[in-house]
Amino acid sequence: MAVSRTARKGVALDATSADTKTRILDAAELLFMEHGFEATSLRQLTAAAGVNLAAVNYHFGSKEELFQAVLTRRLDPMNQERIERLERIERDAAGKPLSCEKVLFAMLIPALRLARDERRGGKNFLRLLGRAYADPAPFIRSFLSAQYAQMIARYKEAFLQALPHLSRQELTWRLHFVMGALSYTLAGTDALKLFAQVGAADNDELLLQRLAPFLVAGLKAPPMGDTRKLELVSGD
Amino acid sequence: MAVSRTARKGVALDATSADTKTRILDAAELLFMEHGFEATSLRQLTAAAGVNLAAVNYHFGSKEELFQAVLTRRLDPMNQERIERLERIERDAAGKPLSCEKVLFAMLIPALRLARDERRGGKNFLRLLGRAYADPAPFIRSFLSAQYAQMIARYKEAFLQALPHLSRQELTWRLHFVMGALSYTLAGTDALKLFAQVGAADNDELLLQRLAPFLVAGLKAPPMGDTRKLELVSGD
DNA sequence: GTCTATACCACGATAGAC
DNA sequence: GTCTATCGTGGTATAGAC
Repeated sequence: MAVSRTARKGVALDATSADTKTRILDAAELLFMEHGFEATSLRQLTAAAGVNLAAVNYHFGSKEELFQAVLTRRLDPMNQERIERLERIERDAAGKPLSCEKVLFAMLIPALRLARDERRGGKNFLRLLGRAYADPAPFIRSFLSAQYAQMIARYKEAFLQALPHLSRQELTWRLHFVMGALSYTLAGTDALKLFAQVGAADNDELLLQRLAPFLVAGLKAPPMGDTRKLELVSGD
Repeated sequence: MAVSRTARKGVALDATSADTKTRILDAAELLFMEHGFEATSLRQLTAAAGVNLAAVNYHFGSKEELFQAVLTRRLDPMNQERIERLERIERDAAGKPLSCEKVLFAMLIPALRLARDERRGGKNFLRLLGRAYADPAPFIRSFLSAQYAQMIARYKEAFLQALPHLSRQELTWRLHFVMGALSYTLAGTDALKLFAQVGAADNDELLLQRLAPFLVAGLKAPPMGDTRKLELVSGD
């Protein structure tokens, strides 16, 4: 909470002379991204940051709390931007029904902007985030759900307005699918190679051009009539 | 590879009297699902299985190879069924163009069938699988990509035929999104609570009814024209 | 307050006795 | 095939230096 660095005003700090907390955060972001949370040891992490082993426990309390600090540093501003963009299109609409595309883009663009900003962790951070979504550790899941609760609630109302043919429950599922496709893609790089041959996702605009038509069409699709019967058991 | 159990023919084996390898596999499937790979210790795993600590290393070589064995036990039959279903609809089509829905269902149904079969691990296993997809550990990623390479290649050809408006590259991306939404959903339970309030995914047919319209519409959507310009940088 | 050195217990893995 | 003893390394807690 409190600023812990001794005041050295006016001095430009590079990566190795930054204060201890920031050095730890930067090293942790990189290593957690490369090897995952469990597989990154505090010993290699503190060595990479050039600080003492005990510094993590002193400044953050535990390895888990360090992980949460790594996430909030980037996530809070990103979700803030998402909410601001949503508020702007709601204001511009001035009571008229919202466009599904615009709402979706307001949600996707801050994530892509974060991905292109190397000063804010760039792709590394988003891959870390995509992995965190699927992590089984309960402390990560509950932390993320708390971080996202407000933002998701706002967007759900907006989508509900833009997609009046969907019930609240149906929309909840679809937003779930959207988040799945998004986080799986952002965690990317290796996952992409599952399907071979595609060049690296070097251009984020290109990624958005691929993702948007898929998601918009999926969101707009009419729900399946409950009259249709599925044949799950036809195998034998 | 070789069968390592001493021959005790004709004896019905329950969960606690099954042979050591099976006891370890069952306990591992449950614990890896609940806590993830790294967070599950061999000590608690062997205690739950009622075997000695060193038995895992003796029978499987390492914790990593045990994990792979847990996955193949369920995955090989599931992907086999996927391929058989695809071959059947190809045969039934008799040269006529394939339906996108049918190809997609041939891919989804074996996964759902696995989820309802408690004798094959039920939901537990699919949640484990969904998590494995997003795991950063390289040995898991390379293992899964090898397991899936054949099956995915077959389905890509089928979808390419069912969706002639998509280029090969565009389709690769969309299958990537499909797998993202699917694995994220199957990993579910906790992730669902991100969006609150939805009842447990107790009915898999219901899940398929929600998922299918979303995915089919996304797959069928026309690609975004390259004439449209995206405004990624309109924030400031 | 900030940082360091160090001790502690649990972990995965393995060698060798049985 | 199974077990015990042991090794190197992991996260964490703390006492004391600056």
